[in-house]
Amino acid sequence: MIGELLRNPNAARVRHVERGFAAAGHGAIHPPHLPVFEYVDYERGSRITDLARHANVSPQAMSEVVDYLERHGYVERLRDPVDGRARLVRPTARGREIYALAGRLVRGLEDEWSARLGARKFRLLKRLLGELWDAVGD
Amino acid sequence: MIGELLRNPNAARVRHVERGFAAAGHGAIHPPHLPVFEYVDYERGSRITDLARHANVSPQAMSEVVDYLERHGYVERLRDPVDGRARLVRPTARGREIYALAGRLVRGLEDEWSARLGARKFRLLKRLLGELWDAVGD
DNA sequence: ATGGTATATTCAAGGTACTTGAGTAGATAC
DNA sequence: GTATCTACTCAAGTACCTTGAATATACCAT
Repeated sequence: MIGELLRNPNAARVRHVERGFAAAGHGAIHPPHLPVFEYVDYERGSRITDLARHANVSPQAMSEVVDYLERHGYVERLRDPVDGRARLVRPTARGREIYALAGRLVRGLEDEWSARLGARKFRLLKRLLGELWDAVGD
Repeated sequence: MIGELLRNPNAARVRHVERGFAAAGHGAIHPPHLPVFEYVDYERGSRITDLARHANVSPQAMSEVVDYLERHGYVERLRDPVDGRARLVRPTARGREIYALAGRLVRGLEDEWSARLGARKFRLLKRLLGELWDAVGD
């Protein structure tokens, strides 16, 4: 069944990233926080609402995530100069590390998998997964 | 990145199964309940402890899941004839439908994906995912 | 300009799916 | 037969989400 086949590697990836963060002294960063660092505008900052939409959660939930990241020194809240209702969420120096670290961790895992499966097969697997997603496109 | 590629189809599969259950009048069945129906012994019943180990949750959590399934008429609790401490959890007639329905739903989704991606490519994809898992084997 | 509506955020309460700790009943070992 | 181990349950707490309601600000039509 395709279920197991997709779920197991995905779970392994999540575990790998979580362990990598912990090892790098970022044990406070958990999966629900990552969409922030994937989408946020690192120069201007981004609105809670936009982050929430991208992460597929309610603005209330994202507001709480941002609270947490702010308490832990990963982001700061600024007033939006052009809209008094909005706050802009912008990563701090510490927050800027997260995106890069996540990238390094995932690339490291991909390299390991590629070595174990064979580079050619791994490239093919990624290509087929991409094609599947394009074809199914949910 | 392999992350998206694994996560998206997996999430689509989970949604598909959930919708299928709801459409068949089993809207009370959610993802955490499925491991019960995958592993339980349909004739003798299984112990909470064994179900918990298979599902990778604590016995307490599994106990609550079983409560829920019992309240909704999917399983019944029996005394274990050979161990007075244990209870055996056994699906009712209604519970027996769940395993079959889950299988039909996943096969239906696989057929759709296979049609969209092409049967040859889809078989190859499944084979590569299997090989990856054998090679990485977490 | 002002009144009505829409938007951005936060506060509050609640639900689900887990966790660990503690307690009880029954099984097992010496 | 006492001590220990096991199966389960009860209780309390946490993480991560939800919807509903309140507040401040923006926008828009008259």
